[in-house]
Amino acid sequence: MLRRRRSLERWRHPTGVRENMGNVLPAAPLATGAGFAYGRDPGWFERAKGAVMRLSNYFLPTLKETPAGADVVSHQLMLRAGMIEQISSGIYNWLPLGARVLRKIEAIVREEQDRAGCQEVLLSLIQPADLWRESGRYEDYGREMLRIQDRHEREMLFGPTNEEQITDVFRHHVRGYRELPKVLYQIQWKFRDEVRPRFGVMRGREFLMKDAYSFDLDKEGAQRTYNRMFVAYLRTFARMGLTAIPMRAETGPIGGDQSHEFIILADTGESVVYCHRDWLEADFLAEDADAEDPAALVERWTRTYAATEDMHDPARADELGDALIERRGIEVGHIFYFGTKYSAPMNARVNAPDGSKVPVEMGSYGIGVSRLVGAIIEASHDDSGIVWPEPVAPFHVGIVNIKTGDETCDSVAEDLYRRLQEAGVEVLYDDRTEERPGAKFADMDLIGLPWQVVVGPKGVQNGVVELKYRRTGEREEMTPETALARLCRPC
RNA sequence: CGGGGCGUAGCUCAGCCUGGUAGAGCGCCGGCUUUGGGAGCCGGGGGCCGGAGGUUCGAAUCCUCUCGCCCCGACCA
Repeated sequence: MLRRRRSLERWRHPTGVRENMGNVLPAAPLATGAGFAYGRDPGWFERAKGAVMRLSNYFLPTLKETPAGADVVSHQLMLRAGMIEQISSGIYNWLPLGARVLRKIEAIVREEQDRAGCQEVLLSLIQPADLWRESGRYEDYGREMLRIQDRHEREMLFGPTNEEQITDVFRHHVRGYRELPKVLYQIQWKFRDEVRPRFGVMRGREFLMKDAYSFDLDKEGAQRTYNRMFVAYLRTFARMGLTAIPMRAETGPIGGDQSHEFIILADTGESVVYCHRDWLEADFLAEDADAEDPAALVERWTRTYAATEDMHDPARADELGDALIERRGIEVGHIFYFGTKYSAPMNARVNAPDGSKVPVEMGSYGIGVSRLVGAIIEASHDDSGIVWPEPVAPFHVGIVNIKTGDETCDSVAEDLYRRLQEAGVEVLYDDRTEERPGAKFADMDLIGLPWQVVVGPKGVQNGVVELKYRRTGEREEMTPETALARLCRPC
């Protein structure tokens, strides 16, 4: 009781967080905790929101020069755009712009998992070694696994994956087949002590991953679940503006019978893949994933040839003739059906309808969330910088005030900024006074927001601003009202 | 883990071969002038030259060890 009280006192220490926040946000009338602030000064939150998304205030440390040690373009651009900062080989801090993109991707993944009937959990980062001894993987996994000891010298590990843990959860709580099927997922940081981290966040040691685990009574049920997840993956990547091609894949150390990798074609990809030219035009979003039988969808989408190097079948590929393409690919998702590989040794069994106890049929389904940030940039950039697909862009629109301090420019830009925010459009306003137009344009192109509104002295004299579409570079002059209407319409 | 490369100012780098006590550009701070694609001039601050040991009158520079980072290969969401 006493001890707890003392630790609370620490949080209220008078020289604590408050002074630091004053640099960034309007002074909050902080009394005994942030929760009380709103009651005393209801306008605080709105003012804070209005202040933060201005570049004069926003924490965006962009770089003009390419930092040494970043070889792939996505890594270079992420560093230059102030999204991340490297801390150690394969370990990064995520700065505000990067964190926003990560959250956008996470949100899409979460929505599609929920839509597919999965339930979100959050498993502990640290796992006891004993759990892994049960499945036999503690010895097998090798030095990629970060092994640690607690103060009692108990062996622990920092989770590289969570099959054992989820199987443990399942066996604690599920007894009968009536509770099946179930798919549990989490979006959690993982650590794998890679021999050689590289490609920035695409192959880090610490990475954010969505991992789902399915539990079914029998093989037929497990196959249905696998198909449902397969379709959910097509939709998930399509929503991010990506064409992720499902390819037959090896099961690797996770083991099992069936597996597909979802691959994005990119010159900087880590592995060689082979597929039919038709995949380049594939449109997964067109599918009505909820209506159609998943088995039929999977059948249709796996009919066209696509294979990783390991699974490549030259004989079958030869039949494609000119339609065969060989490219490099980035793996952004991987799904496995592995049956009873973990449930049998770990004794995760359910009562079947006939009264017998059977080990549950399992599968696992990964999406590399942090890797996707890099992968999307690999797939979508130009010489000036990143070109974000709209669904994952950190902001929808950037306002460039070319002549801050000019009365008309300021009022037009401020008005646009306020009204876009009121309309719920995510907007970043470059209101910096110390930067010249060239630097502002360069920064805005670099961070790759889909739309730019350029407010300059020449334009506002004639009552117009310039709307620029980042992807094509097209610009068009129009009144602020027209620009507003364009930017607020649903995309 | 094998092979190769690099650690010098906040960032990008020169200086190292041929030892003589540290430089440039950009950024940062102050001032003036500027304002439609990373401005100009003037002034200023900033570096135990990754770390330890050794050779030498003297080491960023030569030698040994060590730590870190990057690239190629084998492995991985």
